[in-house]
Amino acid sequence: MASKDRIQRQKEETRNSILDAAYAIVKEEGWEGLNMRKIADRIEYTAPIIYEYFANKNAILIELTQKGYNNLTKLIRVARDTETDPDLKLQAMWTAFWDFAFANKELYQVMYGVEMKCCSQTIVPPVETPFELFINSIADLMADQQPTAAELKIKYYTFFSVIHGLISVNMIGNGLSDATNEQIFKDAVSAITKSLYKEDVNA
Amino acid sequence: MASKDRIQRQKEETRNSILDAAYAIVKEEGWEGLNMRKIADRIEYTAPIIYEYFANKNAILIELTQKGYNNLTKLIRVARDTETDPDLKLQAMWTAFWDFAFANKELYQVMYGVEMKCCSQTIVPPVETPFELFINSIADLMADQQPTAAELKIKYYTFFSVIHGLISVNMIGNGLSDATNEQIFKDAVSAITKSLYKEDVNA
DNA sequence: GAATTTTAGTTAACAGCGTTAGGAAAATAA
DNA sequence: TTATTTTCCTAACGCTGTTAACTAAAATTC
Repeated sequence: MASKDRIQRQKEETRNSILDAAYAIVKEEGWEGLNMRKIADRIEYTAPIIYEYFANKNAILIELTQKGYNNLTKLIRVARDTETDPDLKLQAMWTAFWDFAFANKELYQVMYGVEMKCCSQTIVPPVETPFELFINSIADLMADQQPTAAELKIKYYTFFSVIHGLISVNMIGNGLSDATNEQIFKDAVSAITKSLYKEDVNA
Repeated sequence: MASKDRIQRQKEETRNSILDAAYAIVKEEGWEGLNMRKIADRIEYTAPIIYEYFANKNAILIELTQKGYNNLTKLIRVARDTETDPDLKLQAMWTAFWDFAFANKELYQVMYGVEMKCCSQTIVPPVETPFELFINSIADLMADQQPTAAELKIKYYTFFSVIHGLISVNMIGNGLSDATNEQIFKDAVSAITKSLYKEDVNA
């Protein structure tokens, strides 16, 4: 029966509409406003049918973050390919990361927040491709120094921590203007990037 | 009746025991394991009486974080007073901050997490004394440059972001050894501190 | 085409949450 | 002793996530 295909497609559609509805609610009312009955309302079903598509509420969150990782990875990849100079490349990549965080605030919070310790299981990034992309670019930039894998990881981790810290504090609000925050971010990225291939004069 | 005093003291005691019980549960089971009935169980009462001491669950969280801020402030102040050199002073202060975060992981998460956006109202630090302490120390270190209040705020904010970022990522786990993470932290603090009073050679 | 099975979707319910209302028992006051 | 206040509990409400039981329609089989 070829109708199997159509049914399969329909199922896929419903699945997606659940995810869309969930994220729409989160965007409108924040994570605490999200519940199964509200999702059901939006897709014009009742709550129990959601469980035919997802094991539980948390599974929806996980899939949402997976999509988030995929989108983010794409954006970073694009940013990488718009520049040729390794330094500018890395800066563009982090800028893409930064932009994503604020364009998808709620998603970023679940993806990278310390937060999830308190209201749902820790969600482990399924595909660590942003990680790989950054690691590769950092390796390029440090080619002269022949860094080991461990050294690269440390560099990435430090880099990430700084950016993540800036984003976190920015989201909570620090009383500084948007322009100032942008400037701080750019300065930080530029400074760390340079530190990767220039010798440390303070060492 | 002088028994008024005793009763007052008893009330205070019960109040404290509620806070203690709450934090004990959080330490044992995490934030998601905390609920009113469990607190009541520990203090050997039933849930409704908690509402004679706190308006609601969130009020308990807020008071817990306030205590957290007070403790943290004390620790930072002590750290500051153990060093005389302004550079070392600032480094000791951030180290105290760092140590507090890991000694009181759960508390730190509510105090500074991006997190709380998703499971309870944002908790605004009531007393920003850590902020003031740091601002003052930074001002000392930058005395030569006569920084404006806005500049100081930017420095503090950048500083805090980096440390908070390192802590956050550390709590989630980054696959590096504790010793490595410690080293990264120390390097970062030392580097930023130096950047406050040494001219930027890369500028 | 009729009988049967499978599927899709519903309603009702459970257990656990924060929180509130109302009442029983105990302590205090008269 | 009686009246009043205080202390504390039980019961319940409305909200969660989730499951069970059922119905009606659709698909399949004979």
